[in-house]
Amino acid sequence: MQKVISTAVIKRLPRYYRYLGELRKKEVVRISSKELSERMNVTASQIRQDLNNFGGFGQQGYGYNVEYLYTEIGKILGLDQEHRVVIIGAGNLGQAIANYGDFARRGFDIKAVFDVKPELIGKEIGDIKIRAMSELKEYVIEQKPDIVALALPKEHAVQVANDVVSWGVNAIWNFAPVELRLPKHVVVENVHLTESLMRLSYNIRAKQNEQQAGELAKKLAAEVKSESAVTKE
Amino acid sequence: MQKVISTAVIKRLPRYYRYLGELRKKEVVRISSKELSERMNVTASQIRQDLNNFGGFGQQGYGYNVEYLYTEIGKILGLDQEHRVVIIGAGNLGQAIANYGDFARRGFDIKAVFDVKPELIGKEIGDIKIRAMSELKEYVIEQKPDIVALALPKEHAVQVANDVVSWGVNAIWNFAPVELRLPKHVVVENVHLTESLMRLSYNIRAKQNEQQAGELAKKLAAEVKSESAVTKE
DNA sequence: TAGATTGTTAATCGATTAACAATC
DNA sequence: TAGATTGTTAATCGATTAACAATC
Repeated sequence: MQKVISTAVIKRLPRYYRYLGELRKKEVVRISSKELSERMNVTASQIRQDLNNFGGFGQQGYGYNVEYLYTEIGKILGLDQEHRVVIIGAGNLGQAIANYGDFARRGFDIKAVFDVKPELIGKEIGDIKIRAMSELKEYVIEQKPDIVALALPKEHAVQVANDVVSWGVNAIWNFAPVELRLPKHVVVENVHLTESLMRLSYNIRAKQNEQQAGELAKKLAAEVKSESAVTKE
Repeated sequence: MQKVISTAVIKRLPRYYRYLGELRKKEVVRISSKELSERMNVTASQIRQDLNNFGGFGQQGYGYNVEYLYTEIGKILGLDQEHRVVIIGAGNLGQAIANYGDFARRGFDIKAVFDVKPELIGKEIGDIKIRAMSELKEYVIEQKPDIVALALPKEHAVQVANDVVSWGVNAIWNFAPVELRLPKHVVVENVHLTESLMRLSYNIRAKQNEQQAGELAKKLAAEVKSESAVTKE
């Protein structure tokens, strides 16, 4: 029925959504693929191709209605449905996620936070009380959260992931630096901060090398020049 | 001089590094591209192609020495050089980054954390005292940090990014949901949590649709079957 | 109607996979 | 030496870009 959309396209959708959200806030009513492409630093062709995976949202000679396109992409991203989120791990990262207002605005409702540490249990994050891990099973089976965010040490992430999936959870937002091997009906999205930092590190070095190469080239050019000057003498 | 490596390859490097680190911990001495490909769920061909962008690390008939390959990829990723990191924003996210031990192990040293909020200034995170934003300029110019992590509201991220770059910073790890437009000598790595969550949301819906389609197909098949049964009567 | 801009097909480019000769 | 497995070239696949007819 619905064709499979490539991950390359899906990765770009939230970015389109963000830009359209900004335009909308500025009360821009319409935008052409060309204008948007210039702002976003992509090709207009790509924007049109991407959007046409989901249907024709534009109008020839006019472009795209910002409000409409924003809403439609929101629907494609599933932001029109509410997502009840449970966070496992109430360390800094878990708390950061729990407190991040942007999520709530987009329909991601943090419903509960769990931790093993006795000193954290009962503490409040915003208006959410931290619960004991021992209560997790009952909670998950009864409340059927849509998403479980794993913000706990990698030593425990695998086990907890397997557990919550066996209790009926179908979507995992994983912050632990491990690969989760889960049944294929389960959706996993990873946030691997260490990998991100390593890519940054790679690019720092690459840029350094690039600059050194540039300087070397300059130097060589200068030498060749002076040599040819010598030759001419 | 050195050829440009595609971002697709660079994205995979940290994952290779992680797997090799695990093998190393298990005291596995050698591994073939085939074995590694099975563990990692990629093709052996891709592994060999990826590694050969940087040189021949293996040996025909033998495979790769785990320890050696691990070290070499580490070097490629720039993990053999120390990175001094400054975090801007001492909210939950900033604190989570500051406390994340994995980074320190990989040579990313959190040297300082800054915030504007008076109630946070002077507070300690681990053994790092939170400093006032007013001291940032002097600190950056004197200490020349290698990386600045932006863990502050998007309203301020753009300004702070421009500032620190003008003070000599060349690498930004950006957690704010904005696009930073910086001079091309500056390396930027983004962690857009909202986008990650939206992709998860997209995939949740896609999977739902898939399952519905599956059920529909079954139903139709059943109908066709019963109809043909009727026809046969 | 003329001008603008989409939706979509075709061409190009790049990344992945397959194949195999080189070699340990 | 025979077997294994790399490094690398060639073939395939998929994603991006270009082009343009359709149409608002």
